[in-house]
Amino acid sequence: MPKEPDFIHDLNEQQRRAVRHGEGPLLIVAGAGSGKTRVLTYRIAYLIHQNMAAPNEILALTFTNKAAKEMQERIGQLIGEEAKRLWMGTFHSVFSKILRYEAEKIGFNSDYSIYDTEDSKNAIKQILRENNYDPKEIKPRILQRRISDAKNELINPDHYGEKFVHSTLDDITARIYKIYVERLKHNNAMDFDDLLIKPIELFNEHPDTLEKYQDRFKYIMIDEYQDTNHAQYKVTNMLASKYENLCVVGDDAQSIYSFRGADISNILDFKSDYEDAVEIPLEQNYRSTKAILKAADSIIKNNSKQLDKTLWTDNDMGDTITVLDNYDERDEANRVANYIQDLKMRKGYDYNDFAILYRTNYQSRVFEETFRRKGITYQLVGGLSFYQRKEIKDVLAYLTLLINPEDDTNLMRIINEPSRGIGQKSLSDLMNRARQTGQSLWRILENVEEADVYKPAENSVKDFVRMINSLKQQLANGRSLVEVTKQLLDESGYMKSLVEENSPKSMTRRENILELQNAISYFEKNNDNATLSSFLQEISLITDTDKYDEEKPAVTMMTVHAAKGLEFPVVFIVGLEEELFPVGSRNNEDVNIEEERRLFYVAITRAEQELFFSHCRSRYKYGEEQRKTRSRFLDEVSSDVVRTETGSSINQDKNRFSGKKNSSPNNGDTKVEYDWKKPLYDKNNRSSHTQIHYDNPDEDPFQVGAKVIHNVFGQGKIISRSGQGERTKVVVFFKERGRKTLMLRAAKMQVVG
DNA sequence: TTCCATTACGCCGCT
DNA sequence: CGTAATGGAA
Repeated sequence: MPKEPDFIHDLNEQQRRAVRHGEGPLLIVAGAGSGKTRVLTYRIAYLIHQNMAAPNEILALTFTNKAAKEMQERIGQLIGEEAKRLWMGTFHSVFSKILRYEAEKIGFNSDYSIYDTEDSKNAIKQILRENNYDPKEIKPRILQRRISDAKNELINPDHYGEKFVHSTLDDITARIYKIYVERLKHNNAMDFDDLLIKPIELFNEHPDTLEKYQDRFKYIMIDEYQDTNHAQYKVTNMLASKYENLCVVGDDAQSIYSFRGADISNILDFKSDYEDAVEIPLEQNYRSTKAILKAADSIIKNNSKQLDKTLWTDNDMGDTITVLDNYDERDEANRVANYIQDLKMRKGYDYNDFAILYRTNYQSRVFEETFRRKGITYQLVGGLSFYQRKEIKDVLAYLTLLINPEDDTNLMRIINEPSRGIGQKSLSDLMNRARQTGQSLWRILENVEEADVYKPAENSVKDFVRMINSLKQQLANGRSLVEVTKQLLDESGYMKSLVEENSPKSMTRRENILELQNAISYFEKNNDNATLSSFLQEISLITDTDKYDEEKPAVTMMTVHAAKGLEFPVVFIVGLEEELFPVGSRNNEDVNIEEERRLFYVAITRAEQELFFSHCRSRYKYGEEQRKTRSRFLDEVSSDVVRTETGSSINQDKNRFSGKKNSSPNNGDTKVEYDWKKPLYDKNNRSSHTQIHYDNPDEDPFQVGAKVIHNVFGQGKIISRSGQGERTKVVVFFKERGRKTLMLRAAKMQVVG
């Protein structure tokens, strides 16, 4: 065996043990900021250096593509060029590559489409319509959720019915699930879940293929193991079962993805799954001050089950955590902005040293507005991602059609986009014919004259088919992807219709399309055998955090989920209010409070030097002002590391949430009925939610609180109003029909009493 | 068939 | 408040 590499001495004792561990299962329980990425990186480099494995015999599964790329670069610095041959990436991207090689074995074509949430929702909606269900009553979103959960638990459509006590919804789900799976296969398409479960099917049906990959991946490493779901567990378990050289790294305290099926017991049970597993804890934190770590610890102690470990640090005590008590979200954004500018000036921080972390994406809006006004540069990570935008999805749907004509869902998306006279009626005629004959929609279009549809539509279809075929021809002739895309934008009339619209919105869309073209040509330049298929596959799996640029001189704004694995010198955790962080329950489902607490723990441990907690006394929701109570987490945090802005200790009521549950259906959110306190921000900047003025308020009886009777909806009460004059809208809560929004000038309704 | 106005509804997180 | 979906008129 070669002499140990010098880099082994860059590590502490526990880290070194993990890196040196050779064959056999290994569990690394890595506390926040304990250098786990470093351990993974070094361990891979070490295995190669010691000739225990060739680079292409190592599979490393990370949580983001960016993490994989960075790790690969680091390993490259340690061992050189051959690091390129490592198999690294997210579960989804690695297995989608494997599926591309093996697609035929499970009845797919290697140019299969990848459906995102929106695509599969569209497919489900279409199936509902075809089976005479009303998508308004049976919500595609709900079904998709159930189907996705079933897939991740590896329950196939045939078994779905058995597993549950029968309710109507269970029966419908079972039925739609079955059709959905068939439809995706028919469309040569896979959804995100399929990328994980199809490999399992493949390996079950083809033991020889399984063995091929078992032999290829002699060593397997999985990062963020606490956030793997059952399917991910299963597929890696299969791959590792021959050599059992499986190394998993994780922290049960940071498990925050149960909503997509992540199963914390994967990490908790690792030692019973692999009896000779070695467990190594990484307990020294290199990231945060003592104060920050103490805050984190005091929070997580409130959770019940945890793997045994004690996080400690050699770092300084650091400053106490400041709690910002704000009037509302504008006040909050202003105050945070002021602190950023102040810290930047006084302590020499740069903009990219700051992060603003929130529970929900919509909270970014106020911060964006405020920061733009104050000239603070920021980068927003997440929200509606670039590749989810309508115009981008449209162009990609066109491109997908060129290589996967079986894909009815993508075809449906763009066949009349921009409108070319193929309307609802003609489309459903064509679709019905496709279903009856078992052919793809594209096949029907190619022979549209046999379909007997409305003549003008038939001609449009012929033009459409001609256009797509000519683009396919271009592609086959080896023209570059950018060229073909340009031609497509031109010939489809897509660009033209955007130009004609000439609105601010259409301008942005044109810019986005331009950016997509740049992305395509960048891809072509940087990949030797860039195909349309590989491009589409890659971009459909790009994540929000993949685009986060730590060098960019800008304040980062993102959700706590997106911040996982990242670190910042100064962190603001905002919106620390009940029903927001921890989140409020949705349609009476229980909130997993322990997971919310872990999420808060993740947020705290992103901070290196300084940390701020921020909450608002009131907040706008659906255009209505809500009173907010401070998050219970602020009562749980160790009182000696938090201070108010004036430096006094915060009033904590540790018993506030213990014992009895609040029985109010709307706990935490109450409507504001009076001005609570003057806002601290500049009144001149107060642009929205001002009072509406009427010329003759006395003549307008439709005020908030008024009881009304409506011709159709019956009795109700006005709970809010918005807009002015002709555009005045009111929200009315009707006794029998619930909440409705009505145009005052059109509503057939009178004030009573 | 298309376009525009009105109404519904969400705001939990992500591949 | 914002956007998506729907439904009626040109």
